[in-house]
Amino acid sequence: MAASTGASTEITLSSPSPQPTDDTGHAQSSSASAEVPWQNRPAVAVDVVILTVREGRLEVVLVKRDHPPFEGLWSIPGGFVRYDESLEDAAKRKLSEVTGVGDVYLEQLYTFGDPGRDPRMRVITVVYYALIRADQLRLPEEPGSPSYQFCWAYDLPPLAFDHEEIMRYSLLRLRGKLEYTTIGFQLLAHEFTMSELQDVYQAILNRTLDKRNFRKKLLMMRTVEPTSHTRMVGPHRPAQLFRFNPHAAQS
Amino acid sequence: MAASTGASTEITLSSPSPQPTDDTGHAQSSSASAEVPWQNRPAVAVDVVILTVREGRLEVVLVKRDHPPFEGLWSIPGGFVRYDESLEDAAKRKLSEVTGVGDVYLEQLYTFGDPGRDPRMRVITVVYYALIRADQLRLPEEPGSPSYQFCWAYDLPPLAFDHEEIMRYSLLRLRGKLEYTTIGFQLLAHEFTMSELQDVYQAILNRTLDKRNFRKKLLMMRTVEPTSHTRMVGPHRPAQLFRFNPHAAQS
DNA sequence: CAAATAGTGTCTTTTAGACAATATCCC
DNA sequence: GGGATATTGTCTAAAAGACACTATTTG
Repeated sequence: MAASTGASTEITLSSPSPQPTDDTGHAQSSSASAEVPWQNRPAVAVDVVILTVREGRLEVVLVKRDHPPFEGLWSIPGGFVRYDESLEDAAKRKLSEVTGVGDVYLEQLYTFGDPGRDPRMRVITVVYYALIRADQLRLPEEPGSPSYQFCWAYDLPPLAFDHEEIMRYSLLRLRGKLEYTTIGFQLLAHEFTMSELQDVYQAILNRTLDKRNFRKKLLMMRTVEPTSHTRMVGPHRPAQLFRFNPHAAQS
Repeated sequence: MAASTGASTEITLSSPSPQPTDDTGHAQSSSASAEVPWQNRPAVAVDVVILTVREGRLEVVLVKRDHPPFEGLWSIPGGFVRYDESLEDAAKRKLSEVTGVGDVYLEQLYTFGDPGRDPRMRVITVVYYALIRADQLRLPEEPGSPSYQFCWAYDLPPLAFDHEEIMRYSLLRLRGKLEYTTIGFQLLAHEFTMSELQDVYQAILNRTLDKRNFRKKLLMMRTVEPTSHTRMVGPHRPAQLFRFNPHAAQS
């Protein structure tokens, strides 16, 4: 409760960098106000909702809690933000710990910070979500490491903390972005068949789509373009391969 | 740099709430990991982008910085989050300080936290934006209080910190939400004329709209419905008053 | 030729957008 | 009647959605 010991800034209430008093009266910009709470600051974490499409289903990586609170429940992987690390870097670090992959689609979702969301202390968590191709993703399985698991995003077990709310919001955002961005291509290789693309969309939206309308729309929007390759997988007609066209008009 | 003085939590590395070690190995959920950085935690702030429509223009409330860094530049109002206060409550508190109004539309926008965005220390700021009717909004003008000012959102002066980026993103989000939500009604009284509504849309989008198509769309979507009232303001035909219909389908 | 998936076209409905004349009020 | 703003309808183009059959390959 006592005043803190300064730390690595040069906050003073007089020159050379006078700070306006805050908190009761009128404050200036957040990045500038004083009465800096050097102790009793909330902790800042990132959580990363790692999503992939496997076997036609949208799945999320969860980690089992092996201690209280919420021991035994599943939760979204996360960790604290280091002092000198950007939020996105913290999310990438966490992502890399869990998946071994660093260079994937990663987007900030929302920041959850209600007091009491963690019963032990105040934790403000900046949630990111990541999209990774299933073939790039392998979860740690060493003994002693936490147990990770894929779960179908549309039938989740009870989750720890406010992580059910986080998942609801993640899926809402992902479905929304699917309609007016090209986010879906993050879950496919460079070349893909129309069926594979449609499977990704169907997995995310959790409903079937009409094959003809789906192809028509993506081709007319110039979002995808055919390559000169085809692919044979099974005793049936081979499939044309397509690639994403990054210069297409977005909706 | 010295350790802080404990504060109001009960974090230990052993029972009764053992924490998993984090940071190098595999972490559990963010809301649970240890190596709690009791000192050197980033500060957490909220900034509030306060928007209104005045005289047909979308305007934002800015505050002038009267000390370094960025002394003399304008900035978005903000302040630190208290330990026991939700992020939204912190934003409401700041909003109330600046405007005297508490019960308005407020939505979380994005969290900005790059190290170095504030040259003095690590500040992670959760940005909210608020929509307030101009007639509800009066800025403090007492001597000694910071100087606040309305600025046209589409012709801003140079801003402090990363606040120009924050403004760009705010306007992008607001324009986006205008199309698929009823957010625009936050800037009008309970009853309003079509011209008033169109003015709000035009101010936010910063372009003119066709009167006939605008009316047609909002009436067909059942977003607005006529009341039995009219309003006379000038030597010309009186205007029908409409109200927002909260049960309309949200395209 | 059977099985399996790939590929294709039409019609209807809805939505978006361009466009100009009349209505109602006060003075 | 003049000035000012409110109100209204048609036509076209684009997009969304329902719907069923043919094509190509292997074994």
